[in-house]
Amino acid sequence: MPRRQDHTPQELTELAIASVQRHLQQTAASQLSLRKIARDIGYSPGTLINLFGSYSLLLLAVNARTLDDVHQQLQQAIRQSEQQHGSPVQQLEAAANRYCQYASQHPHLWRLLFEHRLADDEPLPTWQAQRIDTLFSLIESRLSALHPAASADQCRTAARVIWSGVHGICSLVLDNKIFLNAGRDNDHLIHSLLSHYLTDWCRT
Amino acid sequence: MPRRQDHTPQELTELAIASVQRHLQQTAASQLSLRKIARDIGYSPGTLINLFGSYSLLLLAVNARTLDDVHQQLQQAIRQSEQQHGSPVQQLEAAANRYCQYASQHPHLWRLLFEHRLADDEPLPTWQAQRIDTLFSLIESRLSALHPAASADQCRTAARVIWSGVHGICSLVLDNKIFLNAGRDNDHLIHSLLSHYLTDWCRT
DNA sequence: ACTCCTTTTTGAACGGTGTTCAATATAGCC
DNA sequence: GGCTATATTGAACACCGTTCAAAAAGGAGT
Repeated sequence: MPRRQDHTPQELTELAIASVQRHLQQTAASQLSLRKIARDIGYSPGTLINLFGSYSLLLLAVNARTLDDVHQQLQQAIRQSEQQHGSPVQQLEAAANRYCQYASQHPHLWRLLFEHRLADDEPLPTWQAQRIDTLFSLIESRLSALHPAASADQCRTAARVIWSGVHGICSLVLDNKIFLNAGRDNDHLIHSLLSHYLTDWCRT
Repeated sequence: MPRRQDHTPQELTELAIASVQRHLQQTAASQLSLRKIARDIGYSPGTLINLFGSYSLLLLAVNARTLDDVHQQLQQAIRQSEQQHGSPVQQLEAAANRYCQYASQHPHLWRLLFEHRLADDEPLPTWQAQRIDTLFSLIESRLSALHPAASADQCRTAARVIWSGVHGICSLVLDNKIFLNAGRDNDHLIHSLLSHYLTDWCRT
């Protein structure tokens, strides 16, 4: 029960988050528990609780990391497509494909991002909302480049429509609730969504 | 511990499912438990377990009902639009709006439908897969009516793209992860998705 | 009517969960 | 070197899903 200084609070935070991420590479979040994490990093459950506040807040911290990772992935995909002189549509498609790739490579992390909820009031902390907004503006900027005549509000709407669609495709394919029994469903569906939607959207 | 014949197994099944549905009108599934349901209907947890097999299978039975309800809602929305001489696009939009309406009126039931998973192997019983397929064919039929030249495979793909999009919009709006701070987000986004996508899709 | 068997139902037990909190042993300060 | 503040903990609490032996009632056969 003594004060140990094996790790600073920050190190401990990293340790815990890393442990969750490690577990979620192989097992679903429903199999995870605060006690297992504590056992894994060699501390007691209580220590994690007064570091994060609750198990739920620990998971929220993991989600923040995941969102950062996703943002970085999208940014990278867009930049790569840019360097290969891809059109804005191609850049968007690259981002969308990367998003689905991340989801299928880290299904448990990705699901935690959307299935984890705080209390019933669900006020979603502002720093997390900020992250989501930044992610959307990545898409909006490509839409604006694609169709300069579109207003900022039109881009906002289109970005949300498109990304909801991409997200929906990832969700349903990942859960096997779509049944196309063709390989590489993701890319095919995403291409259809983006090309048809954007072709007509540009006529506005 | 005697054999009671207060209810037949079927009645008991209905009782349990109704209890879950009642709870999910107000509380999230995470707040629910087998013991609470048992207490609610006046039986022991064990009785429910050897009726359904496990808590998870009880929830699956609830999901089957939810899928049936959703199917019925969509069918009704399409029929209503038909009777008002709505175009296939309008029928699809009516179905999509009804879908989102159901989701926002029964958020906990709806989330359970997508967040509940069986064991890790996830083989999703065939009778449940059948239900999903029937639901998709509702959409495919409208697409075929809209664009008779399209092949069955093109309709299959389009139906899945569209419905993934609708589903994604519902998910993100429901979780407040989309931030459009305009009222009635759902309908606006859905209209954008359907009109832009379908306009170009018909040119195929 | 009385047995005997089958079947339904249960309470208790097991190992797990997140969370609380008094007790505690150390690190840092005077 | 002693004092205090604090990080850390183990034990306790109230839950959870699941298992299973025990028990009681229904039905069948005589």
